[in-house]
Amino acid sequence: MTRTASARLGLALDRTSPVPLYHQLARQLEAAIEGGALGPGSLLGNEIELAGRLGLSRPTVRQALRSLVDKGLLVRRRGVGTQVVHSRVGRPMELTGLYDDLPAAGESSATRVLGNEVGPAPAGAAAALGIAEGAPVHHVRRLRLAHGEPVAHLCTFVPADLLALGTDDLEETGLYRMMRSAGITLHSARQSVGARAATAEEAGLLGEPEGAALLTMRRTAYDDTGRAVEYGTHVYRASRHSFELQLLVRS
Amino acid sequence: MTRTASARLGLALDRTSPVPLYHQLARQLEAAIEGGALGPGSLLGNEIELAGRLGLSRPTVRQALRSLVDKGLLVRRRGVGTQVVHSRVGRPMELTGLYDDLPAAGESSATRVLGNEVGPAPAGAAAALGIAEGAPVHHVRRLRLAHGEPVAHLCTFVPADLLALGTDDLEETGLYRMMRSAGITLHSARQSVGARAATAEEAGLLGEPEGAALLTMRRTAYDDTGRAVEYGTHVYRASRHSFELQLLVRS
DNA sequence: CAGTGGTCTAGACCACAAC
DNA sequence: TTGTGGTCTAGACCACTGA
Repeated sequence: MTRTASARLGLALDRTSPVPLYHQLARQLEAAIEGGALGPGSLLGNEIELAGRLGLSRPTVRQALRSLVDKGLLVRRRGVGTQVVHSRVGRPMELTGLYDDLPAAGESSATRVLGNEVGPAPAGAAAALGIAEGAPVHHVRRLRLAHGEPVAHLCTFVPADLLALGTDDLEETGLYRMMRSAGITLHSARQSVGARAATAEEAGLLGEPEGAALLTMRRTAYDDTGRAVEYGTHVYRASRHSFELQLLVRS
Repeated sequence: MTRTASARLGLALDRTSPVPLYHQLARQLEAAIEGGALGPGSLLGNEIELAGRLGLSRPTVRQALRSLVDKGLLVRRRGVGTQVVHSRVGRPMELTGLYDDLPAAGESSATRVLGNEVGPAPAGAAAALGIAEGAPVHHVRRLRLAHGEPVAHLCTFVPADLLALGTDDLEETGLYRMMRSAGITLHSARQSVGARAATAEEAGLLGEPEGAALLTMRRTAYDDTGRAVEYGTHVYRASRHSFELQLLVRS
């Protein structure tokens, strides 16, 4: 009888830790999968046995496995078992664009604030944000650089009463981190991705020839109370940037 | 004492039905939200009471609520309760692009097959599909029409041994439905969205001026065993099409 | 047939938010 | 302090898969 792959893993749980048991288990399994200890197609062994071996109840184990299934790392089939997904989709790949405001991992990335003032909301922004036209909003224009070259032009509107937006903070910290610090927890966002030719002004800002193809994105972000907290219209150099996304089919 | 919003709903469960109780409850709550019976911000009443009123256990109710939270319809907060999300994101909005192959809801949509033959896989398609270069693949070229006008040009590769692809079926049924009928269950897809200027050939096919901005998408789709089942490079008229997506922030 | 995940129950204790 | 959701347990029966 061959041992199931997970039996070799030396999973260890810390019941004194404040981090939930199902989350500890999920993270360890995820690390084992990403690290190759659990190769594609590996069978995990049934839930009952896994629970017994770890000293957990079956629902707790199921909660851990479910979170990994939701991430696309595992597949479960009745009568078969739980196995690591076969595809070589190496990385989960972060939600596209939503974190574009954060400084990228490398140090080769930077943000330059071109403009940052409070003024009356134009009609489009007011409609997206669900506020009155002309109500006060921050209007921020930023240029995203990578390796010293411009990559994107971001034009963002934020209701003025939400938080203060210092220009220095915007360049160093990023808008979303500032919102988080201000007690705003992002919940969802709606994006629309399109394309069009560069205007003369955009061409100059981004270092592209006039008429070059640009990727456009409009985004409205909401916090956990459903309030719209950001409306942005962004333009990316198509020659330097594309949006990567991974979709999971909901059963 | 005001009754919670959900108390007015007349939820009814059928224990003889094969559809799970948590799913019945989730669908009824979803319908109530979409239909306006549960307006934005409505409080649902606590889980214990809801379970008691419906004759369910608390975990079952939680399973139903969790699925709606995952869909972005509900928000739960400790010490506060479960409420309908405030935003007016009226519709969940289907996973963008993955179903682009299916005939759209309206009858104003159609697909014309420009080419459909089996041949050796070119390098790019072979790499994406994880098969040997030169292995036999279906190569399908299609034109998507809406309201009688071209919208997109789809170039798709499918391993030849997966299923048969009749040209008539492709025009009437759509590729994904054919796969489903062949016992292939789609699991995930990886997409890359970009932009570029139209070549002369593309311009002619799509009815755009040469050099017009086009949206591009490359997609690799996988089935539930992790096998790559489709690789496609698609081009959309940016003037007629954009990708809409809703993102949920994972806590 | 035996083994798997899918569903469901009836409790328990805890952390956090609001008053 | 009170009420909420968050976590966890220890069982049970069912539906489906594969041999």
